Amino acid sequence: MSVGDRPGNAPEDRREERRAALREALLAAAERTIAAQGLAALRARDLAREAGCAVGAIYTVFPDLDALALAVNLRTLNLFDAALGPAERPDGAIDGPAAAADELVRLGLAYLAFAGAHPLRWDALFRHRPPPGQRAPDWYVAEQARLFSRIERPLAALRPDLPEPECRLLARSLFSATHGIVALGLDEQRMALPVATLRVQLEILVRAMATGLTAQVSGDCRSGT
Amino acid sequence: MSVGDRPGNAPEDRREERRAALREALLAAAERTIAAQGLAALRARDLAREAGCAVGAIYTVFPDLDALALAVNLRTLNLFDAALGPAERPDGAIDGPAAAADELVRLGLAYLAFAGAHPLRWDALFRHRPPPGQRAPDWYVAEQARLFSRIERPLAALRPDLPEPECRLLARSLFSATHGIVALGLDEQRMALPVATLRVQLEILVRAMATGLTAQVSGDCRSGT
DNA sequence: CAGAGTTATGAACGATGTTCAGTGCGCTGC
DNA sequence: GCAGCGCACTGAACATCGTTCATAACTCTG
Repeated sequence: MSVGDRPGNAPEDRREERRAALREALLAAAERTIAAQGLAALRARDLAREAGCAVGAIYTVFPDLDALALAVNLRTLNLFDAALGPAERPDGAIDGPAAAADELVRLGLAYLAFAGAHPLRWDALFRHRPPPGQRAPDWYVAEQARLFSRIERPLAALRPDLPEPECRLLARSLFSATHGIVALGLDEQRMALPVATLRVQLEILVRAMATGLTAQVSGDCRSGT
Repeated sequence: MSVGDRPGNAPEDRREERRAALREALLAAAERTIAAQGLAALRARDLAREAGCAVGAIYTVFPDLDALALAVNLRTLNLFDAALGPAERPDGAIDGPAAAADELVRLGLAYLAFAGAHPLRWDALFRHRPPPGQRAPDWYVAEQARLFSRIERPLAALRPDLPEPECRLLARSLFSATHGIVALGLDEQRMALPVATLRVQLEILVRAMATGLTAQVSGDCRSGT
């Protein structure tokens, strides 16, 4: 149990190791807290007690509690990404508009299922606001973009006529619409719908959007501003 | 300028008058603060200073700051209701599916316009959470229901086959989807789309939903579960 | 093993919402 | 008109936050 029993472990490595262990302990404690009591329950003193360190130690591995919440949110995003299954379907590309619509519905239902299974964690994803003037880190928006690309693939199959920028934009809007249905539908203070009811609503509307979008392909959209 | 110059003014009336004046001053100050700096800037001490009273006086007319925020939110809802124009169109009922879709698009664009014109006020509507375990007041959900009924009318015209409960439910989900597009689209931390771009996206998707919903009227929805 | 350098500690600071004993004011009865 | 009473307002005080920093404890070097 001596300090330097492993050869090649420079002192600075061991320091980094301790830092990483503390970081992990804090992250785990924060994750438990958010999952069990929500983002608002994330308090420095409780966190330090749970992680077995002093309050000041938190600020040696995270600039502030916002960064810690952001780190938890990244884990939530990864969790959701895993819940969606492998990015590429084994059978390759999506063959037709019907399959594309089915895939969009599948993604929407998976989103709803995840939000229903981890309500507080998922709530933290959108409730958390960085301090004013501060931008979200690059790795965070990159992770977001990775998830959006899951929508872009079936959408491109649904609307092969769309140029790529428009497709990316529409994919994001499609996500936003789905998010709205899930977020307000699960919101206890606003709609508080049962998940089963919400599933039906979500499928109805996502399928309606898919159908309606294919109908617009013939360029009959008379709303050209 | 004597105290009791108006006959019939009982002392308890004057007390109530003073309370109402204080309430109004606080509400106005809170409204200014939220409109200019957002819900997070609502602080008891600043509020008292702006309204010209002591901090403790706030708690003689509002149970807590949450109630004050809720009162501001009610005003915002009323403001939005007014921005939507008269509830009943002068020409009476909506005649066909095309007019119904147009009305849904109009409502969605009005929602976006309002959110864009009063971003912080509108943000406060959804960011504000009552303390856990506390339900939203009845007058608040009633005001919400009044707004939802604006969607139910064109939706009923679009889908006359739907029973009233399903129509109410679908109207709420339609609102949720629209809200998602607007909320995430305007969110500086997530999408931060220009309002003009967002207008196009919103119209595309609302029209798609309207088209898709009419297509589902023939009962070909193969996802009956 | 002594000393230098680094890291963790937790009391302290400033800001927050909320409370409450004290104060001042207005109304009431003479 | 005035004494006395009761209520409402005051603002200092309290509890609880996030965050900081002087100090203690510890680790590695020579």
